[in-house]
Amino acid sequence: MIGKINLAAISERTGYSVSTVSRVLSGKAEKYRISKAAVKRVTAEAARCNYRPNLLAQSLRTRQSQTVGLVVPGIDNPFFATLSSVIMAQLSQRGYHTLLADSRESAEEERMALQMFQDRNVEGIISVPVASSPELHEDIGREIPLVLIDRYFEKTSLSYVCTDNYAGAYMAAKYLADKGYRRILAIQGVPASMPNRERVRGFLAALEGRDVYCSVRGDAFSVENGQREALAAFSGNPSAYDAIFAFSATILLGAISALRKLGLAEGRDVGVISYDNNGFLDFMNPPVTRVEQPLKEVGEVAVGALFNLMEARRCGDDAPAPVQQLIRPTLVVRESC
Amino acid sequence: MIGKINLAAISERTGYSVSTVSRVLSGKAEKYRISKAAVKRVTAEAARCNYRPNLLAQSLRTRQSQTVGLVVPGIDNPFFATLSSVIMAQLSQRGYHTLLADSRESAEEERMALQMFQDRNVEGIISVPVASSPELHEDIGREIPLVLIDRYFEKTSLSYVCTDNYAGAYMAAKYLADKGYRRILAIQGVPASMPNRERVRGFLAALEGRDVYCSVRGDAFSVENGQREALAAFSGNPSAYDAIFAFSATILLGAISALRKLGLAEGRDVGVISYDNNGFLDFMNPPVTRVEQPLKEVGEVAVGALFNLMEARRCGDDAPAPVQQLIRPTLVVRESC
DNA sequence: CAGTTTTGCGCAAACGATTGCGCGTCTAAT
DNA sequence: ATTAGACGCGCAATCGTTTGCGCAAAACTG
Repeated sequence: MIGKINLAAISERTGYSVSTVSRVLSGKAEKYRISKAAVKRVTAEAARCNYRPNLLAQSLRTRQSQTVGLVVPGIDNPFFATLSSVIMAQLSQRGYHTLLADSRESAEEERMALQMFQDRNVEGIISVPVASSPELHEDIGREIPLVLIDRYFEKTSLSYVCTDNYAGAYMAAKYLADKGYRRILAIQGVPASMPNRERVRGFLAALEGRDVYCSVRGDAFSVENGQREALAAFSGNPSAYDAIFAFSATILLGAISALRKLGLAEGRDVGVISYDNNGFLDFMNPPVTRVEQPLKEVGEVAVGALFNLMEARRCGDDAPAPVQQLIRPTLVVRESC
Repeated sequence: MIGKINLAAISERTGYSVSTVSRVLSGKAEKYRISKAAVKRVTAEAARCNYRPNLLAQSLRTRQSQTVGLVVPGIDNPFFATLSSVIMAQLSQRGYHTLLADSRESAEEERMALQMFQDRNVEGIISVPVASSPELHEDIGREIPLVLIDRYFEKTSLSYVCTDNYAGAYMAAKYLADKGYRRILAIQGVPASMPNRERVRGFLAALEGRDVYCSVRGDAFSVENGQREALAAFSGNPSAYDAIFAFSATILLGAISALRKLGLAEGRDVGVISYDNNGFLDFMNPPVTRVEQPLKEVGEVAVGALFNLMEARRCGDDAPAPVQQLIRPTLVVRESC
């Protein structure tokens, strides 16, 4: 602290003014016509005492913090962990740092995180929104470039990059039906959430007009929910359904544990298919057929979009049209149905 | 930006000076004997226009950033994701924000992250160290409170909170031997890393003097490594070993896939036991017996220790003795051996 | 040689907050 | 009535950078 070297220190040691030192060290020597001699002397001294600028002061002055804020609903969820990892890697590659916040699925915590981002002059924000209405995000988006990922709002002017949940669920349901399954139970997650609603739509649409009995139950992306619903569905009648479509890997695990408890074997007695990317699914017995979301692509497209917004902002251009993109997931066929 | 309200704005609107406004809004009204009237007028105006202080300016001036830096070797690894989650929750609860960096197991990236933390005046740092020597961490630890987690350096003055990898591996090996397994293959991770070395020590110590043939192979905490080593071990002779001890869940998965490829059933033909907390292990068939690390406790103790250091620093006390704690993991018995 | 341009650099004002010190006014004590 | 203390508040410096403007000396022009 006390001995921390700053521009003033270098200024003293070299005899040049703080201004000159600053200009040299921030690479503006040409622009301000600083002599070769000065440049040399200053850079030498800076290197000698290992000068590093105070980023807070720099940000305060320039209003550029080299930081973007990222808020997710649960970093301990492997899905968001992977997504965060991809995004942070992209940001880091572009010289940006990450302020990470975990909203824990709470709109209130999300609000606090977003405001904190504002108060720290982040240059951009990437958010997996939790709030049920877009107002806060839109307000902040007017001030700071902001891109939604994984979840989005309908009819919003905000940019978003999500996976096409309708298409994903459609693919899964169609696959089951084509395979000959005729009584399908879909166990869903949080009903109000956009991805979930889209999955329900896709699921139903795929089975529309086909001779398949189907049902959608459940209310959370959790193991417990999967377990509860599977238990409820099969305990009275072991052949109530011939297949389960789990809307997340956690739900799947719950369902499988329920099946086993009832003496039913997943894959053999009841076909199962799942959503999510978890590599563990390959090592289940049998390996689980699933809809995988292209997380890497989502992250990359989102960061790309964000930087476009930031670029425009820096140049004073008015914001480009929002990027609103749904990326198709892929069906990974294994042996569970 | 342009319309952002600051102390000056409130000062104008209320007629009080910036100083007074600042004192009122930062709760120092009493200390500076500001009149009730002024307090009321200022707080009202601040509330009316939703004033929020610029955290950069605040940090610059006070040298308190309400931020701690967290660096992990891979946020996409569920182990570190969970650990990060616990830590961030603890920090958030204490009113602190998190600057997260991912070193991707690279000492160079780790160095950059740590320096960046310094340059942003973080008040504390929690690090899962990647570097092979402690110098950098120790240098920074002299300036900023710093606690290591999960990995530590030998003979360091730094605080650390890790799990007792020796004890964990000892428990696992003893359990296998007690169960009657006599030819045990341990598939390790990165040999040089401290947790790995401790696990090897514990593993060997537990089998010392017992009539058990054992071997340690492998060199990475990856699926591929597990697969490669298991394949190499069993392909010549299907009964070369009767049990596998995987040093991580990823290694386990690789090993299992190799076994299956060779027509061997994990649990029945070859006992398996693993390290790691992944809940998926419960849903394998059979569920996998494993050594679980008390991540929650590690995170909590680490944050506690960090805040003690920070507290001392604030009060100008000299640093308290380093907390150097190894927390015992627990053996979670399932059916795979 | 006077006048213009270029060169090289420093002054000082920002960015938005915090805080030591001191100044005026009002009350109370002598 | 005078003085001391309490009271309420503002001035201005500070944290470490950046940057518009301008000034002096050197170089060039005619």
